[in-house]
Amino acid sequence: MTKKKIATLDRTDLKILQALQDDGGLTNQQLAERIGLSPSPCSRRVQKLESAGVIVRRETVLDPRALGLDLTAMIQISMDRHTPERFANFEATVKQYPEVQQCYLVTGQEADYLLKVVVPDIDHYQQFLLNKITRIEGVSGVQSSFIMRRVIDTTALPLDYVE
Amino acid sequence: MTKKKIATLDRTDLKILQALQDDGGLTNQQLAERIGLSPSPCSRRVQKLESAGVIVRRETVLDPRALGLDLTAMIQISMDRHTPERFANFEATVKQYPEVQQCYLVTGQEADYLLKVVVPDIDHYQQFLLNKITRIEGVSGVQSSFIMRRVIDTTALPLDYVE
DNA sequence: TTATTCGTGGAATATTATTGCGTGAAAGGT
DNA sequence: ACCTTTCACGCAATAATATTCCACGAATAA
Repeated sequence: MTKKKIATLDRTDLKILQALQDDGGLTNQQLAERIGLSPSPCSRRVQKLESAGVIVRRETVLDPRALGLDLTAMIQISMDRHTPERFANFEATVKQYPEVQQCYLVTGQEADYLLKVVVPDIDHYQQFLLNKITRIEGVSGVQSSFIMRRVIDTTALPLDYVE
Repeated sequence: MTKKKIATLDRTDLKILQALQDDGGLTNQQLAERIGLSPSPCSRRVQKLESAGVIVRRETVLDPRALGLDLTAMIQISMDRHTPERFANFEATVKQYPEVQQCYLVTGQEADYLLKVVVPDIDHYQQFLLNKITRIEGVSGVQSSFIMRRVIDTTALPLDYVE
């Protein structure tokens, strides 16, 4: 197993990435001006970063409250048996549920999976748990926490460590 | 306390939002074609959704592995005293740390805060915990889980519930 | 020193976004 | 039932933006 290749990034690339993380809605011209480069090489660098896989995708972030989605829960889920089939089935099932924003397989004795789930209210949450999560084969433990305040909520990575 | 106003969205708006959630990199023309509308009203609708606050922002998502950020941890943090000052101080401190992608104040007896933290490796994680988290006044309990696999990782909301 | 490579900026071109305007459908008032 | 108002649409014109082409200069290697 080879280690994932890390693209070579110079200071300009990092400035581009930082700027795009700060504001994903920047036009190429704005970006170029912000990092002190003319538009053409800036555009070329962004394209290179995209095809190199450093830039994975663009996302449009919506306001859950504006859409009446007022409850976000973090769920810890533990499985009874740690077989590949159990895990594969759980993951395939959960992928079908649009309420699930995040599903991570994690270390730790408390839980096997951590989920982040968005629903309109606690009634829908109850239905989601009962009809969808607890019905999945192998789910033995479920513990919920509800988000009261989002102090930090971003997809930005710490670029200070890079290079 | 009034309830947050929910914008009136017709089927076309929802199709736009869904398409933009699926692919935040769509041009207006592509978006228009995809939802069966000509570019001009499509652009106008998107602008309206932005100024109404339904569309909050655009994000550029980077690949942590391409940047050598190979460890992502979910941390449960509990506080010794639940005073507003403790919380305010904790939140203000944590906001200064670029490693923290998410910080939520949550319900539940297990923890007060849930954090998602990105670092290069476990050595840096240890340093982050020791030098930054455990030094914050009032932090009494810290429990870490490390992400082994990202099954689902998106900011997309479930639009099926809307309307 | 000379040759090669590489990224840059400016100009030209291509693509995309936005605005103005006329039209028709639906809703509200009389 | 009629008229009026409102609203969103599409097309066309315009504006803005992105991308490609090309020549230049700096850095590196021979």
